[in-house]
Amino acid sequence: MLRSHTCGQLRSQDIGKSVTLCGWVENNRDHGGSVFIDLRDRYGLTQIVIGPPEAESSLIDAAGRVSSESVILVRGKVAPRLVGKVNEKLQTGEIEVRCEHMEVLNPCPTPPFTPSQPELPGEDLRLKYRFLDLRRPAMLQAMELRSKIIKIMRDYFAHHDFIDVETPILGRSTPEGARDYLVPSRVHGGKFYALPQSPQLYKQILMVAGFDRYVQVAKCFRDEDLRADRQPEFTQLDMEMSFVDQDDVIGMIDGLVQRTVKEVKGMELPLPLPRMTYQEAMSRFGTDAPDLRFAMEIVDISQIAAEVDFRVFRDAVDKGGFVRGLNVKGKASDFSRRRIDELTDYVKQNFAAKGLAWFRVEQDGALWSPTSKNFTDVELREIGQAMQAEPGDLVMFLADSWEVTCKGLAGLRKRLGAELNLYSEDAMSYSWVTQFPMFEFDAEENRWIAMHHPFTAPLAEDLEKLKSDPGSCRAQAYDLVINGSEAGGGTIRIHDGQTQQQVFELLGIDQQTARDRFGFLLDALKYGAPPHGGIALGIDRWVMLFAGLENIREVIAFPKTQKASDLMTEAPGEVDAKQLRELHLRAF
RNA sequence: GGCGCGGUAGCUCAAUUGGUUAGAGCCCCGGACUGUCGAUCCGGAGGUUGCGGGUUCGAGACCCGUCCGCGUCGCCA
Repeated sequence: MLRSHTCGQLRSQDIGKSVTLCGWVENNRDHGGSVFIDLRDRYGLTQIVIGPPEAESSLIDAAGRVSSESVILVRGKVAPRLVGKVNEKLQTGEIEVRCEHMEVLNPCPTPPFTPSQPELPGEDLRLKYRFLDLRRPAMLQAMELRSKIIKIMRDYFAHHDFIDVETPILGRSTPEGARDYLVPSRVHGGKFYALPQSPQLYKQILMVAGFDRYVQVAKCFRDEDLRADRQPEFTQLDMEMSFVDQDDVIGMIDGLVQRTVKEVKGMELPLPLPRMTYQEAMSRFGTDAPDLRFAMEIVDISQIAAEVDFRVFRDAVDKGGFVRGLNVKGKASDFSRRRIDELTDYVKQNFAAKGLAWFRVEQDGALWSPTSKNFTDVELREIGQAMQAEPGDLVMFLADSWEVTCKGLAGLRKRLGAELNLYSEDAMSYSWVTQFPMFEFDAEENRWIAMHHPFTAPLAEDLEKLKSDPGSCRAQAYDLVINGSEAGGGTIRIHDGQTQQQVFELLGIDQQTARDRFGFLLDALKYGAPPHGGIALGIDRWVMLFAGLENIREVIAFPKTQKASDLMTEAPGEVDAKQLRELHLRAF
């Protein structure tokens, strides 16, 4: 080891010791007679003093010229700081190292930015020079938290007898689901591997193999457009269990959430975590991932709306739609017409809503808005009552299809929750959403598609509806929701070939295609498949949420941009014509 | 693919209604200084305003196109 201690290690009890430290020059304060260098490494910051009597003037000169972010080695004695010169901000602030010898291990030219500069550089620069960005304490802390959370997960599952099994990265493309990243085969001209969207099929096979409890920290790949909380390449904690039902899997994860909250936040989380059905989540919050850090639930006033003269409301209900709204408690005075217009544009542009109806609740409790003349006093009173409106409230409504009211109100609720600070910054909420629909109807393709994946088992009581009424068939599927984010999702799987065949049929996957693509799974299900189910947790999102961050790139060492490129390595890049030829490919 | 925001010195930002030589702080360079810790003081350097075209007497600003970054909708079993 070049060093005897780290830069975060020395304390007053070390005074008098001869030490050798290595690190990066964070700052260099040259006073002519003596020089102060803040030496930084992963563990902290130690002040080095280069001055008489230990240091000769040539050393002092040299120290004054060392540039920021150079890597240096210093030898010297630990000394107490002068009276009144203790730096309370540093853990090593009671001491300093009086330098007797210094070596510049690697000088650094002026970097595009320094880790300690007060203004955060633009994200493109941070990504291009990620090695500088990762020196920032905030990035280091995020990566340390990530490491800690993964360790908690591994320990937890190891403790519960799970076997960690690695599954292939080069697999085969499956129909349905996200767009695959493809890898051309050199040996098999014109054929392709696909990178896994998840290890779904392999883990089911492991259950058939009798492994009983499987776990893996698995890299997954989906070639879809990015978001603040979505990367094309991400990491799941993937697990699967045999001879279990939904409650067993949820219970296992409940325990993990509790343990993580305890170790990361130091808080006791009471179990079980709250659960609600998909239907309930959509009614109350308009989304399958409700943020429970604040209330402001959706209220359905369709029954009242059906009777009013106001055509916007009545027509919506007549056409089979809904009138649903939110009560923004006590915030009417915060909302100018201009700000309400902004919200109106927001729901129109993003969720195809036709408009936003709103009322202020006056001091006498009456509802007022430019459109209130279209309502009778009785109707307004009924609406106010339904919304539990009190003076000072602002109530707003969407009159539209179920889907539009859900999406629009969920969007409004999310936006207003953040803008109005309806929850404290460190608040966390954890809950389960269960009983997702098995299928969604894809109007464009005019067919049913699996809401989760085609191996999801229906609720036992809905089994008979598979054929008769697929739209109302519910799945044994469950999502873990943290702060309004999907933090994990799983299902109990189909474990008999016959049901699997039925589901494939409904999805328009004919026997030939099913054999072709999933033959191995159908075989496996035939040769003694135990009932099984599991879940996958989004590790990146867990870390993001537990760190209180709003961007997934902040918890990934080398993330990709919105266009899925890596600004540091400049991937994706071009390849030689020879490589293409070997792969039987031509670039357009 | 749609909508929106942004791109000006190495970095973070400013630049009035389209109007003089595009400014500031930090960084950097030179000098001074025996205790700083966002050191201080003096002096200095530093610009293809992302790129291409257009409008105009005149464009950092306006128009068209394009590239890049971010947010969001679609998409994400």
